[in-house]
Amino acid sequence: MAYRETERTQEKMARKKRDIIKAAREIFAEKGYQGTSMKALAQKAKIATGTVYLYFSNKEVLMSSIVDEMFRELLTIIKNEREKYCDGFDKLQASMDACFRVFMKEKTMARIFLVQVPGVNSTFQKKLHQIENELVLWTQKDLEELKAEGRLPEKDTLVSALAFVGSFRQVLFHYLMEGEPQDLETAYIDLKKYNLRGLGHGHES
Amino acid sequence: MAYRETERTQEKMARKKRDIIKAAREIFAEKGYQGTSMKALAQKAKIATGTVYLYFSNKEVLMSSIVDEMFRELLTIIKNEREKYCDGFDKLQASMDACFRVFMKEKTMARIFLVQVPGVNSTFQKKLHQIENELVLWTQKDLEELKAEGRLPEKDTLVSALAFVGSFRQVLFHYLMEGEPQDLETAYIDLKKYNLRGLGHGHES
Amino acid sequence: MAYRETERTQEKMARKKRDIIKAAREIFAEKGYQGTSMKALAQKAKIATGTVYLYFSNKEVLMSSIVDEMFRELLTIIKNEREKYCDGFDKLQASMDACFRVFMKEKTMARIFLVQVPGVNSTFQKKLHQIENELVLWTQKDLEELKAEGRLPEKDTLVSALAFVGSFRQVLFHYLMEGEPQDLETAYIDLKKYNLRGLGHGHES
Amino acid sequence: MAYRETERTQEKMARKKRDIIKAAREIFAEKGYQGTSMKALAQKAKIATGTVYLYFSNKEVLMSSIVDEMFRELLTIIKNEREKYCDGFDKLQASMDACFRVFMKEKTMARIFLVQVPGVNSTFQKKLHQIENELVLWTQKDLEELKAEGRLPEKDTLVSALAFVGSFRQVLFHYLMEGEPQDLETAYIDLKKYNLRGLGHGHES
DNA sequence: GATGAATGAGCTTTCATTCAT
DNA sequence: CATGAATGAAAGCTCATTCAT
Repeated sequence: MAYRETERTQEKMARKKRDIIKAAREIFAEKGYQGTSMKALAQKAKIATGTVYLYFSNKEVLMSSIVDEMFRELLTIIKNEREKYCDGFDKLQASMDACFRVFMKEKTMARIFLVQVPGVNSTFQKKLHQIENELVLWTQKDLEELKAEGRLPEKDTLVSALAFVGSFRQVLFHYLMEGEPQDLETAYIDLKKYNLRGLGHGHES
Repeated sequence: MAYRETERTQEKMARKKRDIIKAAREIFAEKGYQGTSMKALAQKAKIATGTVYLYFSNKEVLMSSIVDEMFRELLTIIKNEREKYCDGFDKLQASMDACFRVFMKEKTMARIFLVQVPGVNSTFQKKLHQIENELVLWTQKDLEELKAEGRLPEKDTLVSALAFVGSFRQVLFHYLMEGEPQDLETAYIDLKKYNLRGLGHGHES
Repeated sequence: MAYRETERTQEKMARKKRDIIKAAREIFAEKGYQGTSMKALAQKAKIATGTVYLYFSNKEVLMSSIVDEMFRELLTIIKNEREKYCDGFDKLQASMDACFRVFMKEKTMARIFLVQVPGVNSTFQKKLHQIENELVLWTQKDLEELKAEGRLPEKDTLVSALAFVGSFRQVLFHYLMEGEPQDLETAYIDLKKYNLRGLGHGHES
Repeated sequence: MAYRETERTQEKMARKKRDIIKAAREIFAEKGYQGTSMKALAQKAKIATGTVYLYFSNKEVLMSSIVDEMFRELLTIIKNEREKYCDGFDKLQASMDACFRVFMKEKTMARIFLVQVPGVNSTFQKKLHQIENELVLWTQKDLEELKAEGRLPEKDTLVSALAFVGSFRQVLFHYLMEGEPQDLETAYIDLKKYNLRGLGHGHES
């Protein structure tokens, strides 16, 4: 009985935590981290100010939770997608496809990642950079594999990986800010072509 | 006489403004916008707190001035470099070269552009975006020209331009955060090759 | 039947009240009144936060109950001891002996009385003072008796009584704070001698 | 010129600091440390809340300054008085006289020392205890001297010193709380007699 | 009765901005 | 013109108290 109670309680608590994170994501995406007061955040979540502190010990921890959660979400999806492929170029494309789809589906996440959090606080700065780095590293690993197979002309895989990720980042960011390019799907295909050519993939076949 | 006086006064005022902006650039690059109090800023500029307000009506205006100034600096240099060339690819390269050199020479500017300001405040957000956009637009214009000459296979020049700028941005940002790639000059050359290939330039010759 | 029920209920309630007071005494003695949150207090008593409020309408009332209880305990013990003696000096000594023993046995009480509560809140301030006053008054009454018997040279019994009580208070307080004098039993005997001499008792025999 | 300016400025600042301390002393004496909000304190000093923080980095530092200041005041006066005498008993009396007069003249100080600060915060608790200890130590030193001269029967000078100081403390405290004994001067004389007898001084002559 | 999550008033502290000197 | 002390709104956070379960 007591066990059930605890189980239900924990479930409830987890749900509340998610509710708060959801509200926080939205308002942070809209107003930014510094631009959001804990009072406003609580109002968005339709709870009292103090209640937030029952679930997150302070504002920074809340934000960190959000970033960590997004990190996990993103990497899990990408990992799952990658596992479906063996070929280096396919894995590379799968990663980008997954990443793209996640950001398109959850614009809130994209806004926080690309627009709101950078520059606010060195803690988050580093965290975000770490996430971006993770993507770069995966890309670089794929490129190294391809290079080992003699399928890439380029020597410095770091530069290529950064260029690869950076170009996607820029298109996404531009889209979030301007709503352009309108047909993101087509743009995305062009972008892939651009990068594959950049990597020297065109010469392969 | 009165005229001369005003002229001299304005000149003096402009000089003081520049002094403040210089100090502000440095301290903002180091501590960030939110992390810098007006008092600390004034101390850095070796003036009294209130004096800042004689030249800039508030903190935001000061920051805007900095961004605007950097904007002008950057675009002037790029423009000058571009004028030396006629060929589309040359102009494109000249732009990037100039841009790269400016950021390398003035890391303060780079830090403010890429690291400190984003995400802090929607006003600056927009301003920065506008600058990035300017670079993208010029790039796009160059690409359009090249396309008109039949030297580019790609249709959507916006995507290419974004990819182009984004890849540079990413390498620079990574360098600022991690100090990698250590040999930025070589990396830059590789990066240019990557993008030229991406644009389909390799097929031309 | 109903009567029995109520009786049992009241008994139960009284027991619970005592449990809470016991926990509160300990934690207040350790962390102080202001330093103890109702949540921490409830945890110490192994009940829910809200439950405390079923027995005490608020924090202040709880603290008052503690002080009152300590008051009753102390005075009851002293009264019992005093009844064993007839002679004024004997009664005086009996009072002090009892008081001393109670504080030594229940350091918690001593800490609350002498260290934690004073200065926190004027309500308790007054209550504590009232308790101290009670001791002073009894002492004074004894002294008055002795004076009436011509066994005391001093006229102002209030001053003597205050000096008497104050000297004990100081030794106890010092002991609680510093652990000195180490041999409290001997110190106590010296202290009694000091005060008896102070009262002019030495001249009697 | 600049020197003068700084001198005047420092003087002004010192004056303001004193003003704030004065207001703080009064309101702390009245409402206690915890019972006083920084806002209320600022209002009492007729300045804005933030202004307090120009002079004291936080509430605790302000309170510490007050306690330290009172400490210095008290000890300076006592020291000066003691220097006028050579004989142990005279020095002892001089100390007490001085202490008594200070507290009588500055009831605010007495209230903070004896009534408001104890129990509030272990930092102040310790500081106050240290002050009381200082008095006890001086007393003890005097007693040791007298003992060495064979003028004191008692062996444990710590107990005597504590009794001595404690009896004065109690009378003062009672007076502050109750306004009794009304004729404090006479009471004080009786108190001295009580303690001199307690020390065994009566037997000397 | 018992619970403990929820509340929100109130705290200390910061800092952009003002203005008397 | 320049100063920097003064301002006070607003922030993050705590915790005594309440109340739906």
